[in-house]
Amino acid sequence: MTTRARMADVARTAGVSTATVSRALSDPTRVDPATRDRIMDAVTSTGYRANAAARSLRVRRAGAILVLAPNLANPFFNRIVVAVTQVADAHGLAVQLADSRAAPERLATLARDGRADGIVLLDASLDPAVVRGWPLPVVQACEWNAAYAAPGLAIDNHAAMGLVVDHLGGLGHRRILHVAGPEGNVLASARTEGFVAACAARAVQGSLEAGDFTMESGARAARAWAARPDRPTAVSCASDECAIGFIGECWGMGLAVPRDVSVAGFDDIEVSARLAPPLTTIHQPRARLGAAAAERLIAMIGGADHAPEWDVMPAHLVARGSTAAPPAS
Amino acid sequence: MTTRARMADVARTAGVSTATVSRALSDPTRVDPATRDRIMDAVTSTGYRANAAARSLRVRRAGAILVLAPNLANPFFNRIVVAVTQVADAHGLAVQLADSRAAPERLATLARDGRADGIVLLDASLDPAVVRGWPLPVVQACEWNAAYAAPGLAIDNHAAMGLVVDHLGGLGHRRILHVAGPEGNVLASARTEGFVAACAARAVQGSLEAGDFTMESGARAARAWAARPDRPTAVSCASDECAIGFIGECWGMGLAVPRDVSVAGFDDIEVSARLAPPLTTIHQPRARLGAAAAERLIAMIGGADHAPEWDVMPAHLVARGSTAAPPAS
DNA sequence: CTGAAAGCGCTTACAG
DNA sequence: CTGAAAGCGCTTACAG
Repeated sequence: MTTRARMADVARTAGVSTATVSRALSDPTRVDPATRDRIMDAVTSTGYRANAAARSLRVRRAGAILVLAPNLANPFFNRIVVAVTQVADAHGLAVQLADSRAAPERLATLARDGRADGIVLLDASLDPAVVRGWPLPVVQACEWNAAYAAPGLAIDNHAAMGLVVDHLGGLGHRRILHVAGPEGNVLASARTEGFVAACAARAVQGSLEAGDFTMESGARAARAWAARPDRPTAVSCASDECAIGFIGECWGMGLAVPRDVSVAGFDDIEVSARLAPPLTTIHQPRARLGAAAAERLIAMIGGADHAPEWDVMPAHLVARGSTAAPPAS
Repeated sequence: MTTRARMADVARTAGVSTATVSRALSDPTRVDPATRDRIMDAVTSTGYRANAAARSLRVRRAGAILVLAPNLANPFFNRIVVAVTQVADAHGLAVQLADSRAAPERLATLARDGRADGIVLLDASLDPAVVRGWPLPVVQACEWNAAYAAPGLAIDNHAAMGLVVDHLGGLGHRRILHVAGPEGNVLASARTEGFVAACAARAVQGSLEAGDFTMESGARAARAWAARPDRPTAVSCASDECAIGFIGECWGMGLAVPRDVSVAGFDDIEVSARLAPPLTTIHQPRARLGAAAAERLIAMIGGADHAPEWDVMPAHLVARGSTAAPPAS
């Protein structure tokens, strides 16, 4: 616990004013080379770093971005947060992390206490009036809520479900179950609607089971599915975690994937490619989405316009071992 | 992008000085009830939140803690970060997140720019001189480096390997492979040493394969294992991710777990209980470790002593379907 | 119970 | 190229 050097200490050591130290640090070309060298030596010998609070009070900028996500324990958000952190780091910005499901009071503080210059928002279920009231630029990623009036990026979730139904239908499945995401979630809705539309267009018999993206909900869905007299031969889960829960529960019931049932996920989280069998799923380029969202946000903080356009990237299905032709029956 | 209200705005609206507003906000009992009500009304109508930079410049406290972790993409760190966030939130502190493998220059800034009042450090492979030089309290979690002279918490990694070897030996395995963690990592060393010691004590034939906790290294180890003429009948992986990679690669080679080989992991990440088969592993109470580390750090920030004691919690094995008796051969 | 004033550690016009 | 001075928005002794 050494005590921290202030700019005044550096100035005294180098025999200059704090103004000159400040200039030497922010734009070295504006000070005499000899002076600059003395200052840099003083910085090194004192271990000086500018106090972020003083600096941001003065320049009215936090030098940080806030990542707001629901359920940070969800591995899906991992890579996104990592990507945001890397981009922020490259721009010399700090990253603050908070739970989007915090109390309204807390959210108001997060948006207004000046700790962050912008927000990467990974939750589309907040009150739009609240989000619009934030005095900071906001970029959404993965989940989109038009009422936020904020730009964002995501893959085409609706179209993705067409790929899933095509894939399963192509393998010969005529009865497909979709285990949905939580009600009120825009991603979940887009996927459910995409599924229903795709089934209708392809004359596949689709059915729905409630879920909420979690492994637990996948396990529950598996029990409900197994109890049906007319078991669908293939299952599309709204998330990889849900699919993992479904497959795990099948294993517990003595059923094997894809021998007894084909299962597809959504997200392509890290572990999916390594499962036994590997999981067929829709790839979400999470690192790319996170990095792009961070870049966009930083541009907005720098003055770029806030037009609430939405960048939709094409979806992409990764076929793996968890899906195969239906049992002969 | 509404413009933010300052304390002076609230004071003017309520017809008092900023000093009184400040008092009403920090300790409502110190101002007259009628005055207080006027102030609170003004706060509500203006949407005022104290500027964190100004406040922390004045009180010389950031009101935030920094979580420093290597490889944030690793699901192992997830729950820990969530727990830290929850505890911090309960104490009104913000959470800053950064990668412990950042450049030395960046680490120096993180520790000295005054953005954080303390650090939860999840990486034991940093230069001890660097860590000791930080002007902030530090608490370690999971990984411990005595040279940091900072307190911390973890489970007994050495003893845990005794439980693994006991479990596998009890099932009848006499040849066991340990896929180690990365060289130089204290956790990896403790586990490897624990494994070797346990094998010696129990007359089990132990062997080692290099790894680095990742799924990819587990897959590599599986190929090396499969190529051996004297395949061990059971495998202990230094992390769950490694075990998942091992099992996935076995599946690719047409081998089944636990029919052809028993596999145990280490960590008990969320997904492990849902795998098919579920993974036998050592449970790490990550949420508890993270919360306890945060509580400890906050106490230290508040003035509690920094004695570098290490809290070691007993390890606990969770037996699941990925381990069974060896093949009859 | 309340206010005037100082000061936390920076940056930035403004002079020179 | 450099310095003196003001001010960012708070909190906290110090008076009253």
